[in-house]
Amino acid sequence: MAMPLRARNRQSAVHHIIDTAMDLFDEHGYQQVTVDQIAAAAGVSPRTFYRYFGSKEGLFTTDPYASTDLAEVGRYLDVHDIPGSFQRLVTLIAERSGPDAGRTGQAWRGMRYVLEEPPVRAAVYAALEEGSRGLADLLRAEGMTATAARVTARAYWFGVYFGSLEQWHLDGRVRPLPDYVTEALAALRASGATG
Amino acid sequence: MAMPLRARNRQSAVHHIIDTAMDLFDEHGYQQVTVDQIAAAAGVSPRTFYRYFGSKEGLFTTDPYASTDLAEVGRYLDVHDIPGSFQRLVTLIAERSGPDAGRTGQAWRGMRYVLEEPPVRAAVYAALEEGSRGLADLLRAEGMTATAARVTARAYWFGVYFGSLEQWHLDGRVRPLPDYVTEALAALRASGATG
DNA sequence: TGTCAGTTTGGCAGTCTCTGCCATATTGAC
DNA sequence: GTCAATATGGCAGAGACTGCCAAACTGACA
Repeated sequence: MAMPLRARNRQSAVHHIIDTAMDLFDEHGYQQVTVDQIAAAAGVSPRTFYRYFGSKEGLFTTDPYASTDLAEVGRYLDVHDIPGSFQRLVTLIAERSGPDAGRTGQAWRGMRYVLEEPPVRAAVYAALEEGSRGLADLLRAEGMTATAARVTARAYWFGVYFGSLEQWHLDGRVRPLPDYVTEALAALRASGATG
Repeated sequence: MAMPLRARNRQSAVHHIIDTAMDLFDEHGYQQVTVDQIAAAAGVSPRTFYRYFGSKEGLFTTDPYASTDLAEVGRYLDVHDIPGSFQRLVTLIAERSGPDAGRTGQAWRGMRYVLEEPPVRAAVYAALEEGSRGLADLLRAEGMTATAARVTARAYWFGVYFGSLEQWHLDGRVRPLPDYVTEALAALRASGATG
């Protein structure tokens, strides 16, 4: 409620367009639906659509509810316990996506297309890279070398974080999400133990 | 030389187009150069360009010399020593890119645009995901769970492998590439030791 | 050498994504 | 109620990409 009126209106418009687009995608398929159709169905001009989302794939990377912003990561990050940090972070996300999830739950509608449509996938990966780079900056600020920070950030952000979300989704979202992170962290630790 | 004539001609055409495109990119910038211009400069029709590369970004993901194919990974993979496997794999790549590198050395010309141009970056990430998925399949075939395989593959492929290449390139390619992998693996091991 | 099937290439028309520009409408403050 | 800031819409156009068909080319075989 601290958000000014303008921003709130914009946000509700964004959500409405996303929902409309997902409806169309579910019915006709991602590639078959044009931006013009989405805009028309949502009652805005195509020009406005592009102002909001930048691109068709922007539908999957723009929603602030669907992605975790970096400030939040910073709050949960302990450089000396990275696995624990990710466990806490994902647990938080899981709570938000619980049974009482409002719009947050809807955000997962798009995951199907992230998995199935290469252009969407590419866009989401580019967005993930943003997060990974931010995390790497945090790690470097704590004394890690450039190489260590880059590699660690990407391994945990792409591997542990996104990998867990993905597998959780593929399994139908029935098992608790934190379990996947636990398993992911164990696998990562086991893989490195031998070398 | 085992390659049939047709395939060899095609490959030399591909290399010629890539070289021509990189020249144009270096001179005018990636976004400023159109596919039509590349095709014209290389002496082929735009239609043929698209048949070869599929897209403008395909210039960076098509060259077989620039990417490591999965069969090769399979040969070097030991599930019980994943860090060692990657160390060996990257050492091989480094040897290929040595001072005597012919076309292979040229392949690195594109890395600049992979780092700087978001569309190129997205395309390369999508291609990396292919490799990661293939690696995950290999790991699952050796008894890993789906989650462990997915997470491990992505952490090493995106993090250790690509992260090392990237940092090596950013540092001017003066230090030996395998050193970066060693450092990356150590960082990964250290990060997980505490959890 | 000449023929012929299979493959590769080029040209064309058209769709879709995305952007710059300017006019119009809406908003929120005073 | 007026005004400046901001959001929206419409338009024109560039560039990426595809389907389609005709022309050129390749390599084998008679």
